[in-house]
Amino acid sequence: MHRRSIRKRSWRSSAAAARTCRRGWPASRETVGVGEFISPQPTPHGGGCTRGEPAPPSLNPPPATNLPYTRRQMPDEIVDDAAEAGAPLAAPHELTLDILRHSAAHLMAAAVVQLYPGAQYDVGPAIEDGFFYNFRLPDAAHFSDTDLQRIEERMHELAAQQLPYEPQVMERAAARQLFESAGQNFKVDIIDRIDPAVQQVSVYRTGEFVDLCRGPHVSHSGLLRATKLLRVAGVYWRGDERNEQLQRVYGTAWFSQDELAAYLHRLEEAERRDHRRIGKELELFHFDPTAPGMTYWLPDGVVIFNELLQYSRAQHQRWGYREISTPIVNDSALWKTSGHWDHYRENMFLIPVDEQTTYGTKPMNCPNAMVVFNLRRRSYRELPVRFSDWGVLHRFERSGTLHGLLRVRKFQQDDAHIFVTEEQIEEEYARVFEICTHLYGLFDLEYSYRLGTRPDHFLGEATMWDRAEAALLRLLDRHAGPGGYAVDPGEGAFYGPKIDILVKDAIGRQWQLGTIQLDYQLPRRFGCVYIDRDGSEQTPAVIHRAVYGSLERFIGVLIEHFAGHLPLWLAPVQCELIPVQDDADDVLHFVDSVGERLAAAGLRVDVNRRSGERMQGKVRGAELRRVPYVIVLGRKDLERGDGVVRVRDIRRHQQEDLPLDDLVTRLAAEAAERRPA
RNA sequence: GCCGGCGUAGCUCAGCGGUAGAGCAGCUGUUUUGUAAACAGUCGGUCGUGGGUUCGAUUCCCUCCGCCGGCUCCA
Repeated sequence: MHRRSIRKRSWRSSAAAARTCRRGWPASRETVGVGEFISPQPTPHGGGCTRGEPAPPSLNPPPATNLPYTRRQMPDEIVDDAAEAGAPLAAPHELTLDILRHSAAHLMAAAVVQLYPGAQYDVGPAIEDGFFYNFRLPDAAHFSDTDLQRIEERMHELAAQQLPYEPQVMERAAARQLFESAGQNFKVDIIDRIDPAVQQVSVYRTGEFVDLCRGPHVSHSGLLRATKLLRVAGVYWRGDERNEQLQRVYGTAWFSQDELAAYLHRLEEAERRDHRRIGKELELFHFDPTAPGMTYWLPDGVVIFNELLQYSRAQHQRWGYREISTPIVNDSALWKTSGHWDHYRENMFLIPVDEQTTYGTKPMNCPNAMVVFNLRRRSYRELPVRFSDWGVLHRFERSGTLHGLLRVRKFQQDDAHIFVTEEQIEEEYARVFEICTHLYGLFDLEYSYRLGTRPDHFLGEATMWDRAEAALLRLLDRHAGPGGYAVDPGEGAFYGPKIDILVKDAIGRQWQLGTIQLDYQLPRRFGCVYIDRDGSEQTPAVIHRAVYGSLERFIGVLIEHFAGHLPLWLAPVQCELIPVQDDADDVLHFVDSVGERLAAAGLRVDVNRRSGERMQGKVRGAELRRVPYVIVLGRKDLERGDGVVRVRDIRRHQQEDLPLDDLVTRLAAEAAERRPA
């Protein structure tokens, strides 16, 4: 259900981490990434696969990104890349934003070292929309926002000096000595981690600042004229919580001030789509300090929630699922059987009942599905058995991780557990993919698949995993196309590999929605069996799957995707009627009668009879409330008596005159067909 | 949980060592309006919580709670 980042490479930002490169290529060519140094043919170009394109090491130019402003003709003065390991690189032909940003990271480190003598710098790659650098400050000091301003000012000064970026190839040992004598322990550590076969490394000098780096870079700092530092964060060294925390500074860099301004403007626009903001404005949901991460669904939000729920329920019934509803709390005995007690307890809300008994609030539905399956003997004839369960789940997520509807502690999944024979796995997966295609197709959502494979700590035998992973890869190749998905090594569930469906929020953060997981362990732990054709007992496999994922997260994503302008079938109020004369009984009657016509067609209608507010004000209010259709009716319409109304389509910014009958038919059809906005 | 930031009226925010202000919303009145804001008046806050410093704290310091951005985590 949750966003996962990549272990062991977590020096990247979460945004970068989420952009897992296809087939497991590292997602960034960082200054000093160990993996890159051992590459016999380092990428000749700063772009690498930072943006997530497939980018195996190669001398070919990497593919262009889809951002039109990513590339620029490279100025002549851009120097050739220094070659590590003595291998000359092809000269980059263009100055990319990645090169620019990586160079900005160097400049920032240079500024920090000047301003904070004794600061150590660790790694500082270009990332999507910017760059960062990690530091350790003397006396374990921390950066605050005012430090950011100082650093940024110094960067501007250094940029004005047009300091050259000078590459230098060094013997590895010499480089080690250089950094050791400078007290740059991180760099020494990085050199020590480089493949022993590599004998030469390159460094770049910018003024007095020197960094271990394979380049390439801008020719001089004067090109860094549009940079801005954004925020500071504490990050664990090498991404491991057990390590010390370093200070990371994030910044952004662009070719021009105009582009920088456009980027900042884009961030502001995204903020307007933020589901937390819209949810508050439209009174869809609420989070109370007494229940962090646990949604209060307000009346209009419940409409959205229930529409999604009802539709999915009805569809799942058609698709052969039987719905069950199971307890929200179970005795710890259940969680011990399932393995949650050992593997997930710290994420559960526990309820002590008496001295001997503790209940656990369910973080997942699966164990109870096992209980239901086991209620009687099962025959191979009835497989696949599909149990859907919309139960309320609670997970004790760490306080710093909550995020509106997108990361909550109480939620409902469109969950189901499918008991299958080994032979049925592929076909059943294909069916689930069809469901995904259908449900996501309703919203014009852009989504991607990701396969998580066997983690370090796993249950069962490796051969079984290999077989399961191979099957899932086949399915993904068929369903998403070869390469049309990402592979995240080691990111499977501990009981089986999984396929996740990922969608981005307003500012590009990636979230996991749906998940399709293959599980051999849980049915075994619960002793689930079916009687096979030959009379023998067999253990079924179980497919855990949720398509929306959680209703909460899905709605959060939808709100951002549509900026609050939901498809008609989900809109809490679908049509608002505004009387021009709100003190005239005959007009009000007329408006009411039109409202009844629409309501009779199954539409959610509001008649705005508030007196004291002018018609124009009501139109504005309806617009702000994202009511999809607004109809203003007055005495003229009543007296004309031709049944023609003028309807305002909020989402398309259009107005149209048409007969009421036609309007009713049209809106009812739009809602019934669940067309996206 | 960790790092940084924030918490002032229902909402969005200003203010600041001398016990608070705007716009919108709400309410009342006038207006009856033809497609994104009529006008006037008025109500409304023990400045998140607890403690400390001070003659005096919304303001400075600390604790806790919550929120925001990262990190970590995330079956």
